[in-house]
Amino acid sequence: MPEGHILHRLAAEHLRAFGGEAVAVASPQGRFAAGAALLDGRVLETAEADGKHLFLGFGDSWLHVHLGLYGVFGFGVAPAPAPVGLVRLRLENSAHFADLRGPTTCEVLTPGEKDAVHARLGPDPLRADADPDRAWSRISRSRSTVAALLMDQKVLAGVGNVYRAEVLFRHGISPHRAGRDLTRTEWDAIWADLVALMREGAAIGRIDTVRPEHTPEAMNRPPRVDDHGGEVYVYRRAAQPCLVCATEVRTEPHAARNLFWCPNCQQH
DNA sequence: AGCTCATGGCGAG
DNA sequence: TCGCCCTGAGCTG
Repeated sequence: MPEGHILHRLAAEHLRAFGGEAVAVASPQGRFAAGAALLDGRVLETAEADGKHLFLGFGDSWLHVHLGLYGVFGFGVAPAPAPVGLVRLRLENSAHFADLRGPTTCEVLTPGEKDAVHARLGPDPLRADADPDRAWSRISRSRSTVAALLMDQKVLAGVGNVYRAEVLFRHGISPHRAGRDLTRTEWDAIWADLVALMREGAAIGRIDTVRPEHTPEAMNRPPRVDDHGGEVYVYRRAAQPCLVCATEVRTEPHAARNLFWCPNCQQH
């Protein structure tokens, strides 16, 4: 269930659980056996995220994890139980363990290889070193839709389908608008909003985008219940009434992902 | 038990 | 643009 905010949380969580000491690294499933052997017993010194990529630093070796659509980390208190199911990676020390299942990527990188991953990513709203002008220079020259651009990790790192849908709704922008038709003022507002929304998401571990005046309490409506997040305006709310204008939320496949928007609040 | 779908991304064509 | 990879949850029957 990973957009960028989750990866930044995971970096902090790994540092809390394993930082500064030797970690037992294993691959109960076997698919990461060679990589695990390289890292086993070494000290976890740093952990960081860039977009949806997680990097754990063991000296000059970096463990690089990308969860993809299905990957998940599970943390627990030692002693770790016998692995259940397909555990690609297990980290363990005297106090904690973490199991990784189903990642798209789990590999050991050199510092140069790690730099190459950073180099192909756009700015991440959750990183202090992010330069939003890099994203703007691509968006403002592109004929692609703003919806496609926001999901393109080379343009912007860490934004996924939920933040994309929600930030466009909050700014009243049609997902079908071309990037080059966005104004600088609109982009600045979108970036600032992503920084704020994703920081909050990283802090609380879920995606809440609904403003106070539209919360269930404020509108006397039942809270949204599902498995992936908090209160949102349009994401996965197809055919339900818009929380602001009551128009039916629309959905449509767009570049292999489902797009959600309010045709009234996001006309242009 | 089997099907469908999912907050992602890659490579082939 | 499509097929494919990875796994689990929530339907249907």
